[in-house]
Amino acid sequence: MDSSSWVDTSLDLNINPLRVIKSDAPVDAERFGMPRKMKTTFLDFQTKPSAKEETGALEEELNRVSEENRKLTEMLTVMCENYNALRNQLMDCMSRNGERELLHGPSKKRKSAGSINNDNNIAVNGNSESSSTDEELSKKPREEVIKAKISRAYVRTEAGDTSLIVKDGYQWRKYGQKVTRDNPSPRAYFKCSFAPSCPVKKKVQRSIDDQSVLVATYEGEHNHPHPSMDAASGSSRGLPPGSAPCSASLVSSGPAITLDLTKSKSSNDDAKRFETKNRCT
DNA sequence: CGCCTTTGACCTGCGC
DNA sequence: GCGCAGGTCAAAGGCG
Repeated sequence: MDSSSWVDTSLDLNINPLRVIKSDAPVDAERFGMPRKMKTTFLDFQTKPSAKEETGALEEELNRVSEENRKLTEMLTVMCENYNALRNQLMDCMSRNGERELLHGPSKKRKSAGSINNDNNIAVNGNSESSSTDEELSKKPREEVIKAKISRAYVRTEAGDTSLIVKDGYQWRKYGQKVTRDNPSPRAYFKCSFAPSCPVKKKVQRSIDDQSVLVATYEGEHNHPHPSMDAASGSSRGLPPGSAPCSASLVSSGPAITLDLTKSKSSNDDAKRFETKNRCT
């Protein structure tokens, strides 16, 4: 399945961090190959008498970037909605086709959470009914909430980064760490600490194939708004709107969506500033 | 002082 | 029933 045929990911944005300088410097083509020239250009930029014009240009640039950021957020929201709608349709079809199989299900016991993950996350986004029988639910009422939603996120980290921290905007509290048999790198266990009653748990472990990739497994659904949304409405605990893992791909039952936001320098700086203030994993 | 991480002990499910 | 492995608890210590 070619996911690119589903969603057009070409944003065609006018991203140019050096635009302000460019507007005042006609030597743009030379600048990248000639650092000295760039320096003089920068000095010229600093010593220009029309500071008001520069301030105005900067404000204009800031507004433009903010507008692009807003458009990106809207596009991402629409993409997520479309993706969820398609996935729900797929799950609907699968549940219809699998109903007979489920009724005459050959498995007496579930394999464990691991088998669910290996099935590429059958229980996703509220479609948990298909992953557990009534018999199991009656036997294990404790697990009903935890298994309501299981999803994975793959996050690429720096080569030397050994921490098991996945920045997803939520606030997590680590409550355990284990070395598992199938993977030499330890697995960290997190609980959502943004809301005391939030049942969501997260397991983070380095990929056995690629040590620079963190695999975050989310279990359950947040019963509170995203901290970034909350931050937008005045809270100081979450990340600012638009902040996200630098490079993350979300995988549930569908195609992987990779977000690479490392290009946006200015927004990243802002995010960094907030991250140092608000320790969000 | 409160929140977080660390880490060993304990609990629980599963296979044999 | 036993052993193993994964998951959770909770005390201790660190940090801002």
